[in-house]
This record gives sequence, C-alpha cells and structure tokens, in this order.
Amino acid sequence: MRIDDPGDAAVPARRRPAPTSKDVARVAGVSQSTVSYVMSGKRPISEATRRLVLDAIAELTYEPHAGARALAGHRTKVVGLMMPLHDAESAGGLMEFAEEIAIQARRRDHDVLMLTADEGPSALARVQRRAMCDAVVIMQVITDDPRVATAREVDLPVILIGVPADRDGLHCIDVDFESAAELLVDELADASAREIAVLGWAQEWDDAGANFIPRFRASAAARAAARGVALRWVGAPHTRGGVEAFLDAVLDPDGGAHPGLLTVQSPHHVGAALQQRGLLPGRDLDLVSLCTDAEAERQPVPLTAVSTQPRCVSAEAMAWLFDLLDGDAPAELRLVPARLTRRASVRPIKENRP
Amino acid sequence: MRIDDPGDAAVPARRRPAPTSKDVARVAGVSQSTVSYVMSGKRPISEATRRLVLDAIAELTYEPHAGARALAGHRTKVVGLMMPLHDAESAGGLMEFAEEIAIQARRRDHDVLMLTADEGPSALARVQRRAMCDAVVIMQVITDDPRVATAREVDLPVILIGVPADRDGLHCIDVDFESAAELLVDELADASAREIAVLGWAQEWDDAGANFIPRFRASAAARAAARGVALRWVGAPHTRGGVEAFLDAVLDPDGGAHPGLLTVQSPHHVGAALQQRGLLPGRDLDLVSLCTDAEAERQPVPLTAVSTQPRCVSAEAMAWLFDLLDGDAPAELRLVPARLTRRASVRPIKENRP
DNA sequence: CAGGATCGTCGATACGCATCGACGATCACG
DNA sequence: CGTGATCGTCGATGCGTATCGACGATCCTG
Repeated sequence: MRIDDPGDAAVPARRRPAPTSKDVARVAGVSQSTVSYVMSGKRPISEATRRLVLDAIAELTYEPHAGARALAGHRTKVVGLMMPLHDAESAGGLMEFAEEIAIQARRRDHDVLMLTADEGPSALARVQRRAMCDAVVIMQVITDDPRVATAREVDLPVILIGVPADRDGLHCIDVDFESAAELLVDELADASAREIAVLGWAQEWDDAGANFIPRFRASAAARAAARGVALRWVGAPHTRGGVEAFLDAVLDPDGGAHPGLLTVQSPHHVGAALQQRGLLPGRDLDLVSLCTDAEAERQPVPLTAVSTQPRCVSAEAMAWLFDLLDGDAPAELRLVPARLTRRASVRPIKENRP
Repeated sequence: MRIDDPGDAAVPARRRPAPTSKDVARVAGVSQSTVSYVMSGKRPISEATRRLVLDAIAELTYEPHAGARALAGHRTKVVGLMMPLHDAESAGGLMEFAEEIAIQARRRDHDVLMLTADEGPSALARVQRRAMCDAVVIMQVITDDPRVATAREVDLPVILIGVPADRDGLHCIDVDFESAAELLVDELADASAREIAVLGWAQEWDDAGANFIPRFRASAAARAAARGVALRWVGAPHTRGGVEAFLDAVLDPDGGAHPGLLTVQSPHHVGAALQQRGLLPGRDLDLVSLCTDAEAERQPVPLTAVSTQPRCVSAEAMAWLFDLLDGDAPAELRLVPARLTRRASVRPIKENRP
C-alpha cells in the first residue's frame, strides 16, 4: 500500500496554499478592499476595474476563506438543517426533502450543515454560539416539540416544518393536510362512494405528537359529512398484517359494494393485499392515497393520489428563509397546497366531473 | 400576525453578543492565551488555573467562534458528506448511513456539512478552497466516478464509500460483498439446495457502474461452483411485475423441488408474490436476502438475511477518517464484513450445521 | 546557596476578509 | 474658470482564536 510516494509525479498541486484576496489584489493591481467590494457589490466599482479583478479571480480560481468571511462579515453562508430521527417508513420522502433543501441553498451560494434530531435542542444553542449557521430549518416538528422553546430563544432565523402547539412568533410551514383530506374525500365522493374507509396512520405516530393526523382527520370527517358520505377511520399499523385486518373489517364480505378506500401510507401493501383477494383498484373498487408521486406511480395500478410534494415544501421553506435573512418576513403559518393527480385506481364516472 | 412586538417581555436574551475567549479570560482573571491553552491542552496548565477557566467557561456558556478558530487554527471541525443522488429504492439504508456519520462526527465534537452528488466534483474543490471542511466522505462511489479524480487532486483527506476502478492512493471502504455472497450461497447449499436462483439488481444499477454487482455475482458463482450447486442469475427490475416474471422463470411449475431463492433487494415484493402463489418461505422453499436487518424483520416471514450493516460501514469510515486527521493511515481498501442472521425463511436441516 | 532546568503564564502577532473614513479624480453648473 | 458634488479607490482597523517567544517563579542538583 504505497502512500506519500516521493517519486510520484501525479501530485503537483498539493500543499500549495489557497490564494487569498490579497493575491487577487496583487494580480489585478488594485487594493484588497477593492477586491472585496467587487465581490460584494457594496460600493460602486468602474467596469474596467471590475473586469481586472474578475479576471484575476478566475486566473487564481480564488474563493474566499469561509472562516475569515464569517469572522469579519458576521455571516457564514451556511444553513443548518435539523433532520428527523431515522424512521424507515418515511425515509423516501425525507431524503427528497433534504436534497431539495441543499439544492435551494446552493442556488444561493449557501451550504447546509446537517444536524441530527437526537442531539436535540442543544444543537441549536451550539450552532448559534459557535456562529456556524445564519439560519436553521427544523424538520418534522411535532405538537409538543422540545426544540421549539429553544428555537424561540435562539437569536437565529428558524423555519419549522410542522406545526407546534404554540407557534406565536415562529415561522412554520407544512403541507396543507386539511385540503389534502378534502381533495381525497371529494375524489371518492365524486366517484359515487356512499362510504369511505380510511386506513389512517399507526397509533405510534399519533402518540408521538404528529399533529397533522388530527388535522387531516378532522378535515376528512367534515368534508365527508358535508358530502353526505359515511367516513370510517381505522388506525392500523402499516404492516401487511395491519392492512389485512383493515380490509377484513371494511370490505363487503358479499363482494358487493365496497366502500371507497383511502390510505395515507404504504399504499403498496394495500395494493398487494387487494390483488390477493382478486380485487383490482379502478375495476372492482376505488382507492386513493396520500403519498409521493413516485410511490403512486410505482404501484401495479397507478394510484390516484394526493402528493405531499416534499420538494415544494422545501423550496418554499428556503425561499421564506432567505426572505427572512435579508429583511423581515412575517412570523406566520404557511400551508403548501397538496396536489391531486388522477391515475387509474378510481373508476371513472362521467357525471360530476368537469 | 404579530412580530417584533416591543412589549413582549419574552425576549430577554436576544441580541446579546456571544461571549469570547477574552470574556472568559477576564472572568477567570487570566490571559486570553491561557484560556486557549486550557481548551486545547497544548501547554501544561496548573490545576488551579484550569479550574478557574473551566468555571468561567461554564458560567458564560462560552463556545469558541467557529470562523475565528478556522482562520487561526487551520481546521474547521467539520466533515463534508457527499450524499448520493436521490434514489427511492435505497433511501432507507442511506438515511441510516448518513445519520450514523453525523453521530460519529458529533462524538468527536465535529459537524457534518451536507454536499450533494449533483453538484459533482466541483463541490470538493469548493469546500477545499473555502476551507469549509477538514475532510470529506463520498458515498456510493462507482467504477468510473468523476469525483474520484478530484478527490485525488484535492488536498483533503477523503474516504470513498465504494470501489472505483483505480483506487491507487485512495482510501476506500465498502461492504464485503464477496463474503456476503458466499454466506448466502452457503446458507442455501447447507439447506440442501441443488440449484439457486438469484434475483439480482436491476440492469440500470449495473449500467450505472455499481461495481459491487459484479463482485457479488462472481463470488456467488464461484462459491456455488465450489459447492456443486447450479446458480441461475436473473437481473430483473425490482417491481412487482419483475418479481413475478422472475418467479415464473425459476419456480418448478409442478410444485415439486423449488430452487433456493436469493434476492438482493426489495424482499417484500418477493414475499408477497410467493404468498399469492401459496408458497411460504421456510415451509415450501428457502429464501435468503441481502438487505438491512430492519427490512428482514419487517417481512411476514422474517428472513434469513445478510445485512450490509450501514451503521458499521459509517462507523468504520469515520474511525478511519479521524485516524487520517491525526497522523497518517494507509491508503487501502477496507471491506466491512457482512453478517448473516438466521431467521425463519430457510427450512432447518440438522446435518451440515454446527 | 548558587546554578540551570522546568513549569506556568503572559503579551504580541497573524490568520483572511469586510467595512469605514479619507481622498484624488472627474464632472456639472454657475 | 472656480466650486461643489459625485464617483471610484485606497489604507487602516477589527473580527476571535491559535501559537510563538519571552519571562518570572519554582524546583532540583551539586
């Protein structure tokens, strides 16, 4: 295993110190402060000088030292992202979410510092005192989230994904689960369902304090009532067994008129279990789901589904964050609309559809 | 929406500047440099003085300014993590992987900067020139990875997860897919299988350059030959349809002696498809899988499986990284052993088992 | 008890950038 | 042609920490 081979000619550029703004100034024949003003645009610079400096920057492939910039300029160009605790069920959406956060940050020449939820509220205090971030995004905030109190104390712009009990003075954003529920109930009601059976979230989620569950549930119930449809909510675990029990409980044993089915997670288990019973969504009954578009299209029968659009939430959260960073933005609750996409799992009804 | 309410008494601690090491020095009655030496331990300090300083630090809840430390000390206490492109299939393992990286970093008082693969090799050059990281971990490196050339040029310790074509002078770590294949083939052979059918990775993965596939495949073939077992490799997409086609092709239509089944992804599709045919792993045939432990246990019949142990790979990678940071560590390829866990999906055979 | 060695602490400096005040040059206008 | 005003650039300073050389105090040795 050969390392540090002195005869290796393939190591030309190593150990060469990175160029500084002073180097750029020397090459361009201007002062260091002029280089700084060219980069920040905070003072007028003549076109000729600007060109000289930009050429020098390109020639040296200069990039400002992040630490020096943070020290002198009081900003880091880094956004903290507090990830949720690992959870296999929702992993897909979370990755997409985080990736979009990073993409949006890079679009504005910022970076993302990854914070873990298990470090807890102290992570916020730490990154503030050490001046590591200009702002923080906290994912998957629950009703009684211990991180919220710290978020309020900390002298950093914070965006919360999710809705805590007391959101006074906080910037919260979430999917509009109320309208998502309405869209799903309407879709089944429009398909002439007189009864809707919902495979809700597992009890653990509810217990954990994920308040989008009661929001979704209340909205679905209200909409169903308004449409004159009976709604039956079953909170089963999203395992194969839980799904089987759900279907046993709600399907018509005579094979007659099945209720419209609405599942909020792992639709593939529902699809597989139905298939095993010889039932095909879109042919024998109606099935709608709350899931990502990718998930809906991965099913044997592509699902009519409402997507929570994780990338939209991320993008909106980051847009808001940068508004906060330059100037003020109101502390409020923003709900990102959910979007229904019709696919093949609901039987087409001509009437009632524009 | 009320913000910046001047009458709000709940904003006492805001806009108070963070304490500096000079503040600590004043409170402790020593000089600033003494504070620094207490924190770094790079010079002997008397127990009495150390106590004074530590008390002052605690009293002020002082934390060093990251930018200033980076500027003066030439290290950032930040590790870059280049995440793979979003991929729904493997999302579960990836989140666990990244989380463990963060945990290991925090254990050593470091943080993790999230870099995205779609920014590509330039991200490496950027974080180096800006001095944002002390080292970088690159996930999911493939055979002809464009990031590898940059990784070699860059003057930063780099750990690659995965094996590129030319790994001369590089620090690479990966799961030992060779021994994983052997464990799985052995398990089926020990259960008296005379024939093994493998549901391999989808073609796209192979095309993308994931070289663990040929490594796994060659090793499985060699072991099967050594054990006198016929091996049939089928590279089907891991959709429900792909799995059905796989089973149609390899199962004995007469319902007689089925081959031993080995799947390397999404075992739940295989389990569901088998169940639909009235076949139960561990009763009617033998099924083993390469997947995470969580996935294996989530199946209706808990699967005998080899786990790629993402947390072990992360932990080992980070241990190596910190060895690299203080002192040298050899540039080599490290393979993390895979671990077989016997569950219920293989029919027990007394003979040949210790 | 004198001598040097060791221990513990301090003051000064440098790190690379942003920002402020100052100042020469250019221009418009009377 | 003189006088402000504006424009463009420069020099100097400070951000908070790590580190180096220096130096008084203490210890051990002969």
